[in-house]
Amino acid sequence: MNFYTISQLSQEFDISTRTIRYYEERGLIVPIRTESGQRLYTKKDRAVLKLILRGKRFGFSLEEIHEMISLFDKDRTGRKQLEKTIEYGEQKLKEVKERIDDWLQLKHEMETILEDFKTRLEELEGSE
Amino acid sequence: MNFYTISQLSQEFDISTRTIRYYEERGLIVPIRTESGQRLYTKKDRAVLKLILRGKRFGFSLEEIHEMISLFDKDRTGRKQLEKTIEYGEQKLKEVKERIDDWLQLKHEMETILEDFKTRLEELEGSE
DNA sequence: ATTTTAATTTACGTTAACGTAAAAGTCAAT
DNA sequence: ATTGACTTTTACGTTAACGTAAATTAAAAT
Repeated sequence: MNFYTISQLSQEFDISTRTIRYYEERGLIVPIRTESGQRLYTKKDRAVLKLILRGKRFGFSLEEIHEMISLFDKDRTGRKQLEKTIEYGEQKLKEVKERIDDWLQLKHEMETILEDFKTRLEELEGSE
Repeated sequence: MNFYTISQLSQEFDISTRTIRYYEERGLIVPIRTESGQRLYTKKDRAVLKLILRGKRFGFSLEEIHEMISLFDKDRTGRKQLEKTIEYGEQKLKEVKERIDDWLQLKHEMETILEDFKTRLEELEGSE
């Protein structure tokens, strides 16, 4: 297995090292350490980082992201655990669907307004 | 024409009066004042407030919302103004479409994962 | 007329998500 | 071995979007 240093990840994802350490502060990533204390990140850590950044783009808070990650990261071997995860996932999925509907409606309204404006512009240009 | 007081709006939209005054501080709403200095909000102010809250739900910052509102609020009587507004609107529409695609992909991934989990759960229950 | 409720301004406090800087140790290259 | 780049911890600073509280004034209700 090979590792990434903090600056390698920081460059790859175009974020500061402070940001990466901050995610660790909040318990989202936990890299291993060399004897001297330097952080080393595994492929999995890198994947988690990717997830965090993606979650951020969707507007989720670090706390929400943490919740999701830790839930999907726990061992879901037990039936109870699996059921809980599915329940949580379905709740989140519902929220996502609602979000999509909201966005679709917004899109529709914007299109309507734009059409209206374009019509007006044409009228203006026709009367010149 | 009839007006709303700040607490009427605050109750209707379930936000604090501080919040409404803050939006004014940032230049988003500008109510008229009585002689004694009390704020009075028109129907239009109320509509703007609605827009702000909606924008917030979509994750826009107050600054972005301000930008949009003031653009659509300007007199678009001139052809140049109208063209500018349309251009801006089309840019925003493009961004919204991208956002929707992102959300749709997220939804798809969540559904896939959930299906996977459900399959596992069935297997678990079948082997009892 | 007086109590109660609502409004105003001013100003300091709070939280999330980092930025920035200092001091000190460590690794890589010459 | 020394320079320079990198890393660490500690800690204070910053911005947005309000919350909270105090002091004062005005409006509404009794």
